[in-house]
Amino acid sequence: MLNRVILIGRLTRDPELRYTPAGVAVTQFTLAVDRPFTSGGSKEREADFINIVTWRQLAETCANYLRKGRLTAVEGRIQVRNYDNNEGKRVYVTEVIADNVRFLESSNSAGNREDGGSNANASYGGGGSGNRGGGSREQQDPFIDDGKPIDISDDDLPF
Amino acid sequence: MLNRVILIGRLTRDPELRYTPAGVAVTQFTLAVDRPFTSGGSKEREADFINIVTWRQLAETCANYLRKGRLTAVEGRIQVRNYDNNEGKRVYVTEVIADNVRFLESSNSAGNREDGGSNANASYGGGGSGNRGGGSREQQDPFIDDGKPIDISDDDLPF
Amino acid sequence: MLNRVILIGRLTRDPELRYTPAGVAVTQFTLAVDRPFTSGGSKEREADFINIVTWRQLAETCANYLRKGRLTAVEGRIQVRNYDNNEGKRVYVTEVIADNVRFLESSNSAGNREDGGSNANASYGGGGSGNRGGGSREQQDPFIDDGKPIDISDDDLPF
Amino acid sequence: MLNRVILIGRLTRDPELRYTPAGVAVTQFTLAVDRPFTSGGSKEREADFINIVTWRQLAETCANYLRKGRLTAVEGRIQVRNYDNNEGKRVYVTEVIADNVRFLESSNSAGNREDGGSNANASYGGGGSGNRGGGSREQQDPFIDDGKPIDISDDDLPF
DNA sequence: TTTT
DNA sequence: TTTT
Repeated sequence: MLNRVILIGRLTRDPELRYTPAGVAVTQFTLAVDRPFTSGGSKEREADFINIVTWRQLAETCANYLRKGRLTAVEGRIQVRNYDNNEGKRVYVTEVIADNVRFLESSNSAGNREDGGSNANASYGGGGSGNRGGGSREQQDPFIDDGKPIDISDDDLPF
Repeated sequence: MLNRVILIGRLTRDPELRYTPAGVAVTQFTLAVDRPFTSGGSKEREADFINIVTWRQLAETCANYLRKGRLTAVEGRIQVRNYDNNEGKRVYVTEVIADNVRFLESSNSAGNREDGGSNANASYGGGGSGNRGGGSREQQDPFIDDGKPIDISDDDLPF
Repeated sequence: MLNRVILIGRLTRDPELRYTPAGVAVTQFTLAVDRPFTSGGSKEREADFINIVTWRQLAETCANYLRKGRLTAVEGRIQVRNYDNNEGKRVYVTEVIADNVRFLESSNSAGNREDGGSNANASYGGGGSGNRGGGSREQQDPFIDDGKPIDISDDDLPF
Repeated sequence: MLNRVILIGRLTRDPELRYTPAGVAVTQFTLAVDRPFTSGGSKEREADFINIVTWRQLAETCANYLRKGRLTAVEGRIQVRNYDNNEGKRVYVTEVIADNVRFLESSNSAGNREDGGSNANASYGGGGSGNRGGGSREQQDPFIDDGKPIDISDDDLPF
């Protein structure tokens, strides 16, 4: 009924842009989000690594402007999908389907640390089922990149 | 750096309360959250099933007052933990660690539909690592309920 | 750059639907949101009275289904506008422009307390610059409703 | 019942730190948050100027590290308070009481644009009823800073 | 498999 | 394994 997520973190690697057979752009990346505490007596602050999926125009903007290490804000919804793996076991995948992404560091920043948080608007890319593997209940793992376009029919895209 | 989730949905079953060896209360339940669209030509609206973890005082309040089917609002943060399963394969688990839970239907509601959204405050239970299986990086699956108290040391609790 | 609000509270009165001269529907209501604490030694829990504005299709759905007292979830953005009052003094008005409203109590609920949180979807009404005031406790209405259509040109509508 | 705000914007001026008669630190600042659209045919993107209030430890951290122009993320709740002005008219003030502030640009950034989004943690300052006004565009300050400590009794502090 |  |  209501499902809203807001994250600020850094990309663990460059985003990956792919296209569905129907030609719809999908970009995925992982955000490292530091936890608000240090646990277990360890000095090092831990992070959660959260998978983000964007669709369509927003996917292409993210692929163009985001890079590994960039500080980024993401707004979206949690999606849980599942698929049966090659051993016939059901696997659950949780992702954040982003509909708003804010670039908190501009292109010449992050890497060489020369800029301070300019901002490229990437809003309004629409939601998406986030599954690049088929129907929504039982799917292939979209994260296995086999080089082929991901197999998803237009019917699976919720927009 | 910032990690905030707000959900409204219904419990798929009664919450489960357990205790760590150190005596810390942990309650878990799953929220069914309807998606904002119908996909794939199917008429039936789909839902995401999202695992929620609460700790301490909030855990006990949830165990006392929440029941299967109840409409509930949850505020918290996304946490991703992993553990190696019995085949030595790394499994990733994503949960929402709740720090605020709102009961949108009171006790005599939901089941027999007699009330209108009264509200029991369950705020401020503190966060938690959400792992009931050991250290934070490599853990046992906390969702396997073996009847034994979950093995987590006090050091793993971030509060 | 990012502006997100999520509220759960009860309507202080029935929503008011009006139309701009260009025929765009605008609905306004006030949400009473209990504070998470009791202050000043007083036993009574205080509330914040927050003005909500909805536009277009969402405005009409809200006008049709929301009523005084209903428990409601609102998602939107904070907007601050200003105008000069009749004494030539600048007045600031803060509102939440909602783009998603969830009815947490169905029609036969709330008033007579007979139901438990059924849910009418009212998502996707778009944002808007909005106006008029609110109906909270001892609040004077900065935009007195004089029966005339509200004066806002199409240029003021951000969509 | 639930009241959550997340904002990303830039400070319109340096934050102002003051103390209640009881010695509690309060810091206020205004965040300029760009709207997600351009309205009225105007090319210039508009912004909302939103007053932020922080208390206690968080207030002091904000006063120490935030400066005019800095890109900042704020998490908190909307609070509406009112007072009678010198003409005996009731005035309503809406503020965001922050409980989490993230510095998205480090000290040597923003002004001279040399850094990229380092991050000083300022979490956990608690809520508060707050007061004073803001520093937005043409805004008169409802709580003129007369150099005297602000008059708020301990009873008004909700913690 | 992880970012600063 | 799922709720209404």
